[in-house]
Amino acid sequence: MNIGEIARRAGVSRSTVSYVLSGKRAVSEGTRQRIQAVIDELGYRPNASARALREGRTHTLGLVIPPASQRLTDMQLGFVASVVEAAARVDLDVLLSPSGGDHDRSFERIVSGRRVDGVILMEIRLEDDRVSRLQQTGLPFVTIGRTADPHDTAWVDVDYAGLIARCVEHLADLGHRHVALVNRSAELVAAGYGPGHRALAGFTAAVADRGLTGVEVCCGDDAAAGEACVEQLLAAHPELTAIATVNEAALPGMQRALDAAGLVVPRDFSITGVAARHWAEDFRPPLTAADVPIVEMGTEAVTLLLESIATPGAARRHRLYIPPVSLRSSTGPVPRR
Amino acid sequence: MNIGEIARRAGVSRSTVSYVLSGKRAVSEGTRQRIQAVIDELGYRPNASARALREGRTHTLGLVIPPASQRLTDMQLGFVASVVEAAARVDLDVLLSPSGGDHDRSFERIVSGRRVDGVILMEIRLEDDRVSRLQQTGLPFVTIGRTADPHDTAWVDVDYAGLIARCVEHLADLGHRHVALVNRSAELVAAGYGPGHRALAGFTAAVADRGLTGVEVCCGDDAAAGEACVEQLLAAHPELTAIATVNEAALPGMQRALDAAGLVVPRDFSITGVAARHWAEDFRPPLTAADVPIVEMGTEAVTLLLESIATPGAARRHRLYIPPVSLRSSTGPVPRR
DNA sequence: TTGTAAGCGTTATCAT
DNA sequence: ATGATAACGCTTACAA
Repeated sequence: MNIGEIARRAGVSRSTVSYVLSGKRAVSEGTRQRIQAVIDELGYRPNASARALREGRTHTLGLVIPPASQRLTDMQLGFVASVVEAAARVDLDVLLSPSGGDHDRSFERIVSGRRVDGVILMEIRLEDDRVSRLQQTGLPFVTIGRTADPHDTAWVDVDYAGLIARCVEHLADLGHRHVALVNRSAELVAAGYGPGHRALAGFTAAVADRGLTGVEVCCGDDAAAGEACVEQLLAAHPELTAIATVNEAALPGMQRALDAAGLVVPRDFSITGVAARHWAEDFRPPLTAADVPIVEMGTEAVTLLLESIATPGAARRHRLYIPPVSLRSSTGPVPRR
Repeated sequence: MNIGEIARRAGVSRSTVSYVLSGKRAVSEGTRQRIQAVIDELGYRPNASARALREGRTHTLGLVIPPASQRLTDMQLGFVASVVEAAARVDLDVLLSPSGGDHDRSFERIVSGRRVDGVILMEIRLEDDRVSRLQQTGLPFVTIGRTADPHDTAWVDVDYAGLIARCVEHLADLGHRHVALVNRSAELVAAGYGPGHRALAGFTAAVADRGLTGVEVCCGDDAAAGEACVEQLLAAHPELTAIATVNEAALPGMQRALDAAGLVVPRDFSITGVAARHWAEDFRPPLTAADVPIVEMGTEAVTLLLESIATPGAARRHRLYIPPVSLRSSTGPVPRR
């Protein structure tokens, strides 16, 4: 079933059918209806490959996700869902590529096979090969997260440094003097994963600024790691009265470790950080936290990508999200011991 | 950059370049190397649309996911990740389509625009419009989950009925007489979502078989719903001593409600069900449960789809997973009250 | 061993 | 208001 067949059945030329489809040229109402009837009857839709070849546009976006070998986090999956949704709203399809480095076959297929009109990159490192590769090819792209030097590049990101600093300040205001940062996994931080580094930087700066003592630990992205991590933390630093964290997936475990230690939140211990809203709300008591606006970020990434595609020459925009720290019930005045 | 340009620079014809790329015709070592050098130098890769148009194959699979309006569950996301991974392993790309009904634009683009070689469908209902639509178009497809009558259709599924029955039997063997089934959300069940119906059927049959009293409740797919649900269940049915569930996302909340009621698992109350392994292992104490083999299922779905694509005429295969109920620590003898 | 050319299904330019 | 046709980049049957 192709456009020629439709034309034949409607007794017109292929171009007329094409123009009925696109509306780019006036077609008399009579023939228009006749053609449309044939199209509807046969359920005809133009061949996407032929159209892409001819137009030089695939109407498809590439979304590069971390290889699933390590289970994707809720936040990453939230980005995927919101990007796909936002793309669907403007009739764009999304092609997934699970790629870590830049020698990945899947990644190369996407960037150099003209399979997509642009790419959204997740899980960005401070130095990221994929970003350089994309810059070199000239394919429009947007990153969720940003490199160390995101000069003239389109991105959306959360201000982890500023937000963690704000959390520490909040704790300091409540009288806490000994606080810990529970960071993301050691591997991620070692690989130069931005949020891990920026959270640490913000933590260190705020702790120094307020004259607190701070300890930072890395922690795997799951409940079991969170439990072990807080357990060790409490044992090694009994003076600790508060934690700030960017590791939402570890929260349930952290909660268990606090419970096990007989610590009641927020009476005996405060905890706060940066997390997706549902993680914060699922915490008991609900977590005082800056809520990462996952859906907005995914949506904005698509918007920025469409801009980059539409205006190849123009300067690239970006958006740094600084969501407010929502006061819930997990932080309180430092306990008197 | 196209194949003609490579041919020009290497001083050969386009077909020779094509044959070097595909290896479908012998090319003398000298010219082969010369051509390969040019290809490497320019980082050339064939245009995917042109190739798809010519070959009639896109080397792309479609993956239909539920619209993200309701947050995707961990299990759904696990399927996405494993399908993408399995496809990447055989150099296939995956196009995502967030579609509920069959009038979805994204779904129609995928199935009738020749954008993919085959489709994997998730979140199957007992009567599913998308399945009929796909059958009608003749596009190869595999479902994760199955319809009421999955005749000559390729699918992978978990035997929810059998597994829940087995859970109930396990509870009966431990002396429990009053058990509850915590099902998926009422909307899902009302929409004819297979696992919900089959879990209920298995539960009802096993309860009757063992002469127990059973109560079934629907529950939203999140912790808050699980908490509320168990709270109400305990209030309305104080005689209950055990729960079987297929709602993994509600588990953390169910745990909280049990804690709040002062019930110690498994001493005072038993709980078991069907869940992904990490949910079972994150439960305290670890949940006795049949672990849904998410990765295997996603991988097998891709395998079956490739078969369907390769042998259009052949009978369709399917695979029903019946994972063993892993004995962990959340079930015990019925308490004496 | 290599080259020539047709054709995949579209869209858009140029005619009429 | 509509039709004929070239071109998009590739693969492959056919020639040489």
